[in-house]
Amino acid sequence: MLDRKFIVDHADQVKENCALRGARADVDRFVLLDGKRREKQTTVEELNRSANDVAKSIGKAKDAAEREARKNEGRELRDRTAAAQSELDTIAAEMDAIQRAIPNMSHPAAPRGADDQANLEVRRGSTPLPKFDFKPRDHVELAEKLQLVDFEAGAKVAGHGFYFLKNEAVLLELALQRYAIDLLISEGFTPTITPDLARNDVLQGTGYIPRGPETQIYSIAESDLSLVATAEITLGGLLADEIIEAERLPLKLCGISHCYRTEAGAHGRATRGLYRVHQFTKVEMFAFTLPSESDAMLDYFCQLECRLFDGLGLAYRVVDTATGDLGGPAYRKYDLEAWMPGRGTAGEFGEVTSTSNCTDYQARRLAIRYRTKGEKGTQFVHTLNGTAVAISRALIAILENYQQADGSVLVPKALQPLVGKEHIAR
RNA sequence: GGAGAGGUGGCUGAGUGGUCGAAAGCGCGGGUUUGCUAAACCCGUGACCGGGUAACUGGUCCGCAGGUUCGAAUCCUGUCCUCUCCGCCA
Repeated sequence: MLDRKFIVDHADQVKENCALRGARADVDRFVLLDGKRREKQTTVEELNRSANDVAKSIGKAKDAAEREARKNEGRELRDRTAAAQSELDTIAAEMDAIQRAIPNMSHPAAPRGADDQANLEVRRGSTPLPKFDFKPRDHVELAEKLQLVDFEAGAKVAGHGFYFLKNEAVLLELALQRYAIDLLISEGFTPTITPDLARNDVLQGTGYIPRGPETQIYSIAESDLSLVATAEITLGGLLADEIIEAERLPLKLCGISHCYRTEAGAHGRATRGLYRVHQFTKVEMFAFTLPSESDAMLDYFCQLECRLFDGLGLAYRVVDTATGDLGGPAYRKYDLEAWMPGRGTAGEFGEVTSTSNCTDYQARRLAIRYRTKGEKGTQFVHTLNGTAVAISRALIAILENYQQADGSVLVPKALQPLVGKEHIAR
């Protein structure tokens, strides 16, 4: 979330930004309430001061009668303080609700626009778009023919949107994980396998909303746990409530987790096959940085994603995400969209990775700060996240781009040693 | 799941109703000594919210939420977490 003082001092900018992002948040009401809050807080503080004075005076009272009189005074002050405090709490609760609904500010260079139509292509990968001398199949057809994915079994066991990976698809999943992790380790990331569940306050801290009609999150009944939608949640929560020495920054971590998404409200939107599923595996990058370093870290994350997909020999484009499509926490976001020859009528780009600079928006909620030697006080770190590989979507791109006329599929060179074969045929 | 113990500042850890925002040590900042470094010694050093140009000053915070009390780190209740032992188990 944004800093309270920042919102009040820059109300016009914040309102403009909300409009730019299509967020509904009553900023004017927030500013009004903040005035009331300060007034009420002063009242509470003065009452507390009097109560403290009375309490201290009791030890010095010269006789029982005076002691009793002062106690009565103390009792009365306690009641008045409690009443004032409860009014203050009400105001604070309403402010908190508004504050949560206000999205992060937007990078001045981020394209302006209401939705993904306004996303701006900024780069292409090194692999050219593939040419086929036959009509390319889509990944569903390929996967079923090659017995790589069993959608029917997934639906029987867990419902629509679930699937079994089988045979070489399993090897491809493991290979993709290893491929990504190897690069990230060589780049100095600390590899982790994170919990697949997290507490709801960690979800909220990272900007995910665990409950509600439109929620993307599965929650566990009779607990305050949810299934994570990405390891971004657990990696962000890793350092919640901690103060980090500035010289240890930046911290680069990567995490493998399963990702669970309800996809509520997504019916009919490109739901075929592996594109939009309730569960998949992902290797996620995460960084905690100094504020001055986060822009550069975002570019670095984007470069790593490009290296991974260039290395797989997949064509893609990079888009700079428009303000209306940034979501809540991101200040700036780049998506990699891989070419998917079987998508749409003649192939389309489909999102395969996404990397965001969340500046201090998550860190403030999660209370992740840093301290600089020789300086007083602490400041919030910046957090960044980026997909290294989302397995299900990478599989789509591999199957569709590496397909052969006979319906078999070649294994990308970089994965051959990890998969143990060059060609998937049945 | 059962039984115990515990959660205190950046860290370790003392503190069982007022004199406690909290001993001590470490760390950190400054200084003295010093060929450099190290060591030793001295002084200082929590966070957050608010008022003030500033010196300074009010309030809150001892896992979290309630309760008792004029007054709670300290007593009571609930809750979360950690550790030890037992049970169960991949």
